[in-house]
Amino acid sequence: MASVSDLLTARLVTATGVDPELRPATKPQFGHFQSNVALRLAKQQGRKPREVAAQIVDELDVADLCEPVEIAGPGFLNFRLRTDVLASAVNAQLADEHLGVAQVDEPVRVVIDYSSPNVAKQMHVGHLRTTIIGDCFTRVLRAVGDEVVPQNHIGDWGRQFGMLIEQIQDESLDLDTLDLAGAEELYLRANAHFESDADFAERARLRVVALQGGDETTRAIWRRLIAISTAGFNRTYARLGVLLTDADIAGESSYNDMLDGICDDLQHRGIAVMDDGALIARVDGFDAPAILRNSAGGYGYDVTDLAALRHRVDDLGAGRLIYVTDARQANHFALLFAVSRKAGYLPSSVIAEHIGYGMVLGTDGHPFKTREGTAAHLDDLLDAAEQTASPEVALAAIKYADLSNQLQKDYVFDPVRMTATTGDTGPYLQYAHARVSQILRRALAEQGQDEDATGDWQVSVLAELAEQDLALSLTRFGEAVGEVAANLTPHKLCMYLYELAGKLSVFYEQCPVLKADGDVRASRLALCQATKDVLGRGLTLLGIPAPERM
RNA sequence: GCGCCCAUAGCUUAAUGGAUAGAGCAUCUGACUACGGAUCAGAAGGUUGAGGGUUCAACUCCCUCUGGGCGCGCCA
Repeated sequence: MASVSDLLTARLVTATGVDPELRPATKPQFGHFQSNVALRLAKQQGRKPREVAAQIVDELDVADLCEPVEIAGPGFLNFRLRTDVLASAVNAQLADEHLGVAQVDEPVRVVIDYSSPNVAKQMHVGHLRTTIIGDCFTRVLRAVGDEVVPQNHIGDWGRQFGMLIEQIQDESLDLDTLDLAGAEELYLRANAHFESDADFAERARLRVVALQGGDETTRAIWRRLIAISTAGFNRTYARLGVLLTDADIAGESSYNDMLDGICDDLQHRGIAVMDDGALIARVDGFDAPAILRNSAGGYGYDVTDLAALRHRVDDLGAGRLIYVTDARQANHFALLFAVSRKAGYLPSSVIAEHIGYGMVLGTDGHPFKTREGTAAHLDDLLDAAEQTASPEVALAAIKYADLSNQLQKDYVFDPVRMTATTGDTGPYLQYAHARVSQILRRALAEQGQDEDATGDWQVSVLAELAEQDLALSLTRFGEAVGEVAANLTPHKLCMYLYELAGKLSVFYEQCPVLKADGDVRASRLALCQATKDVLGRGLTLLGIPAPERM
């Protein structure tokens, strides 16, 4: 469905011939929308801005949408929607399964790389943001009609498996009794053993060779370690309420067979060259090269990521690639994309974006660590938040805190602040949703209907300013979601929902719903229904549960 | 040394080159015995790190600094 601002924009384009850059009004007295198009045109045409504005108003036909257009200040055009237009916009939104979120004309297949924990280690604080943010992107892009393929690039390959497997053999460990926490302890023992026992270290090295060579006994143990680990990851995913499943797992090991081919290809085409015994690829503008194969003949993450990229473009058919990792890897991904462009692996038709987020800090302002100085387990963070709130509320608190500011900034993991029920927090939004749900529940009960039903009320009266503000805010949901889909900025959706919840509170305060009669009552119930739907959908897009009662 | 990110009210933060830089927390004042007070209204709090420049218009773009964080060839 076309939004009112789309309609208005179209009319302005007709009148002016250029994009009017219609924006929400910055202040209530400026109406609902504003445009500075007259200022820009005046500059180009060497005329007075207000004169240009007056001409635009003359040529503009929007009487069916707006109150008379006002020219203000240096030449701004201010638009105020007619209340009947606002009312039908909300009604259309209520009837729309997408709640006013515009669907893309041509769906893009988007591959999103996120979460990526390491086998035989529990998920820790370093996986919190990538998992939450990536999952939000998956939800939002699906909401606008794109086809999302999540890719969980788990760390299931590397030298650590040599010592892990040797340690299992040494201890005659029964893998049936091992869980992920146990595997992590095993890892610590294996590491200590590796450091202190040269003989063990040598056996571990041989075991790596056996693993790479495809030795069946070794591979079998390796697969068991992966299975144990993914079971552990899935428990954490369930707790976090993220969408990732085993079907999304594409670990580092899955690209092994491609690595030789990529090295040969790039070397033959002169994109990669031997340097000090290593195979490297240099790209203009980068000081350091990508190292495809080290001087010992081993493969590193540069070439693994190249392989993953090719797979995503060629096999998965991606039109857009999104990598969600911490900001420190910005350089790595810039280089990866540059090499891929140069090699032709990444055609210009495919968008590639690295979304780098800031660090999670402790309340001391330093990177979040346990007392022992190790990375805190994700489950411990969840436990900490659940000490001050129920699981659903704690989850809202954590996710909202993570998503509500600019992603590249660091933020402090402070359970007390996050779980606050007042102010700009996840729990406050849940509360607003629960409160408006209660009104609808009672209205349905009074009508003798099942409380899970959806009322068929229509917005017909918007006499009060609080009603108009709420209605206007509701109609902006689509653009808020669209902006997140385009720019990958979840905090815009957070801001929008917080503003909507604020409008609801004012409405709730000033406009009795259940005590009203006739059309006014039905109209207010329709506003409540739309607000509940939008808040609920918006929270869902953030990955936050929206309970009807708290 | 080179490169990237950050700096806005006491604290946490928003702002697509546009009107008086917008919120929340904390502080102060007030409202309604409440369709859920997890509320609402109001006050106070800013030379947007500093200095130049571009522009009709700069928190936003460019340059130079300062302070903080993070990266810089065979780990990921």
